[in-house]
Amino acid sequence: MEDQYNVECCDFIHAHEDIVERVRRELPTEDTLYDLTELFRIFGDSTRIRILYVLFESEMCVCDIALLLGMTQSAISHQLRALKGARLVKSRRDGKTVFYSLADAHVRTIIDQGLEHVTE
Amino acid sequence: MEDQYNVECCDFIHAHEDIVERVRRELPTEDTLYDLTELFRIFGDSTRIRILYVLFESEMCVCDIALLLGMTQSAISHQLRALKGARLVKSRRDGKTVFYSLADAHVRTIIDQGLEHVTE
DNA sequence: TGAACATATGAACAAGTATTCATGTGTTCA
DNA sequence: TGAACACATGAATACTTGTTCATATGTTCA
Repeated sequence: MEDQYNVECCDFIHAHEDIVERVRRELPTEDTLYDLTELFRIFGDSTRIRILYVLFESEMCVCDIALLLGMTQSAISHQLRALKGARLVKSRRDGKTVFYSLADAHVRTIIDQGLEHVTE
Repeated sequence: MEDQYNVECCDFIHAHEDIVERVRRELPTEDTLYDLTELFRIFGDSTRIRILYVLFESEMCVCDIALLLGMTQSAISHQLRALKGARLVKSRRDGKTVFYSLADAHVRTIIDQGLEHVTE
């Protein structure tokens, strides 16, 4: 159970100790890696991407997002919670209504880069 | 079951028909949206992110990636397949060995943007 | 205060996914 | 040719996750 990781599995690794060293140096910490993965996981859902696209145009209340995307208020609210947890959107309350908007410019940059990748 | 989407849910939507129109114009097509979501979903796994970090340093064979990350060859191979499917990595065969490397520069840009977001 | 409204949330279920195990494919070399 | 090696892959399983349903919270206004 342990051996499969430690055996010399092929000859290349030992010929490039410097690369192994560089990889270990460059790899983010466990925590950062977790946050990074979590961030992309949040982007990896079409409902959430569509919500972000809606917010590209204007801040908007939960109910209108739901109406625009043809989904229930509950589903949207759950996803907005996820987006907020990843600090991708922020909210402000105005009476009974809560308006959501993009948290910062990274959101757009990341999506644009992704779009560039898939459409080229 | 249909009504919940069509009822007037709050007053704001009808006050901003132009925004609704802009959202509908800006939203990518169904296919593009699918590809985009799929791309980010691929980034949304720590094993795959770690593989990409390894490949930032150098092209590398499956076995060495497995050794470096302390995982089985099978697990790495499965994930490389996913990464290749998303055109994030490419491979070349040299005898018995298959070397994987990054497919293009977008990969690094997207991860760097993500990293910037989570570490600020 | 209480009714109506906008949103949030917990539990449950269905659908999707990462890893493991066993085995298959393709290559080298004696 | 056949054994050894590096990698790929299908099936099974444990785990995660998006949506729904029911209900709770917080706000306004008559």
